[in-house]
Amino acid sequence: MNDLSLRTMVARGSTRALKDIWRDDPFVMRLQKLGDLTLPDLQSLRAVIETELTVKKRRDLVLDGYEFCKLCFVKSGFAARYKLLRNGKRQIVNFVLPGDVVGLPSSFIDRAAASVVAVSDMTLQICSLESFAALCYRRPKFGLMLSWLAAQEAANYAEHVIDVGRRTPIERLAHLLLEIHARLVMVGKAADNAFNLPFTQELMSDALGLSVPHLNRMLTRLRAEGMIAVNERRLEFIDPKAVQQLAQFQPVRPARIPIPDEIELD
Amino acid sequence: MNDLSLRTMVARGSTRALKDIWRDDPFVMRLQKLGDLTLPDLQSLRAVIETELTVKKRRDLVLDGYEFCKLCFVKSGFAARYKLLRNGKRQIVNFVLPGDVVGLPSSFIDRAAASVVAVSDMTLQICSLESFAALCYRRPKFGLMLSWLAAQEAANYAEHVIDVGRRTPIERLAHLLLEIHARLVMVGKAADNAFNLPFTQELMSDALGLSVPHLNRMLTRLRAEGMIAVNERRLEFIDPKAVQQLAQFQPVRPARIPIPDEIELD
DNA sequence: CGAAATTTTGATCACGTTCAACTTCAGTGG
DNA sequence: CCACTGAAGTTGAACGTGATCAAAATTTCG
Repeated sequence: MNDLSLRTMVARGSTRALKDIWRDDPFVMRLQKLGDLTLPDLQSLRAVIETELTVKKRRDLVLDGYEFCKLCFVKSGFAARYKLLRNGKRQIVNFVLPGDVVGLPSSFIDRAAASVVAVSDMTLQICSLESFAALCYRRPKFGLMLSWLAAQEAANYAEHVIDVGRRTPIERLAHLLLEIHARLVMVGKAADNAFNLPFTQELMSDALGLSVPHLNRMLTRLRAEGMIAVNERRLEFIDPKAVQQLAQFQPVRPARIPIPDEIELD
Repeated sequence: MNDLSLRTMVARGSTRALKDIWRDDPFVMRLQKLGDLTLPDLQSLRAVIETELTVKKRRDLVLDGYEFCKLCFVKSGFAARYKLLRNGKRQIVNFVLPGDVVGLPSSFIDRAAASVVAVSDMTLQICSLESFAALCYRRPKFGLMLSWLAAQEAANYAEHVIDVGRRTPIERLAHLLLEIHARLVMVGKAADNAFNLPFTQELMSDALGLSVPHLNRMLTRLRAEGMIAVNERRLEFIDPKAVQQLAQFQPVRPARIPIPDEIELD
């Protein structure tokens, strides 16, 4: 559905259809879980988006050490936030999935502390931090939603610290697979017990602080133990309970934003 | 200075003095770096704070798995956010310093994914998430500031993932010391090249995913190489450049919140 | 001052890295 | 369509780092 037909429908007042358009958008889906968005809310949000961009696999979206001041809402595709170290090693700090925001946290600190690279072709909706901030002044709801998203992000990072810090290699892997699955389910991009794993073993090993051979062995072991199955990039949890038990996995579920009883000035 | 004298001064219109009171507050200091706070802003902020609490060392402030819906602004003292694993190991996810917010991110997800324990006596200013959200509706600036704080938090976590994932033990330690120092400097609680290290080696080893003996050896090595000196809980950087070089340290400096040219309704 | 917590040192060993070779797969141009 | 190329996945052997366990020394605190 293109821009023109969208405007036509709005003109016709077919608000039902407008909401439908947004319903598939993974970013809007995430926001909807935090609090209700009215039609005017959605229109305002739409207004701050400058362009929609498609980006090719392997392109860097953010560069470590440079200023970045955009918010890019991921409509489709995957990316990895990473840092290259002196010794040539790479640590992937987290994976960027549909519904995530490139520029969080890069755009909120004076210069990005990590790079972001597309690991598949992607489509992004771009908006300047400035105009999003302006939106937050007009509609405070968006400021709160941004806080909630950032807090969710922080919670995911926290789990990742636990992964690399104290979990055994096999636990880390199990945890990563479950986390990605849960996040994909949240934006309607995964089945109940399976999903298309968009990452190579090298990416996963750099995320989990393991060597590629060892990650491979752990993956083999999960298969051997009958917990998962992988064919043609599709990962299936054969024994989901066992995997969750192994990883001690608890999904990060955002709380809803409290609605004040009365909004009064002071 | 107590509540009564504060009110008296406000009544007298001695606004200068009121701002002075807040100037020492580490949380307000952090907010001030993100954007300007007017006197009415500060008064509104003050109004949402329910009580000031003092908490004894070793007390748990947040419990893994339970709902938590307060924001606690740390006025003084230190805490650690951690998770206990099945095997009895503990991973400290980050340290909570003056000016930080207990409840970020715990209060933003349905149930806390980590516990928080006081590692020294602390004094906290408590506010319910609900009333803070209400404040954000009245004064959108606070919603933005909350987002910026959460993003900063995320950026710190990201560095921590890199620490435990790919940095060598000695690099991790150097990085941790520099990070804590930088964060303390930001709230006026550290000298240029020294600070009171409030954490035991056990805490630091659990933060860095190392064993206590190994952390101890790395600490010894940093001393032996003439990079740092420690006496009576005070850590001094003898050769700050060398430590920064070793850790590849870049401090997380928050960007300022953009001020929209014109705030118009849509 | 006594008890507990914390720091320091040493010896052994397992886990996961490293390096290398090989296989399989996907994409591209002849 | 197949041959070619580079990327991704798989397997094995040897090595080294940091964990583990234990005990002593030191500091902190009730």
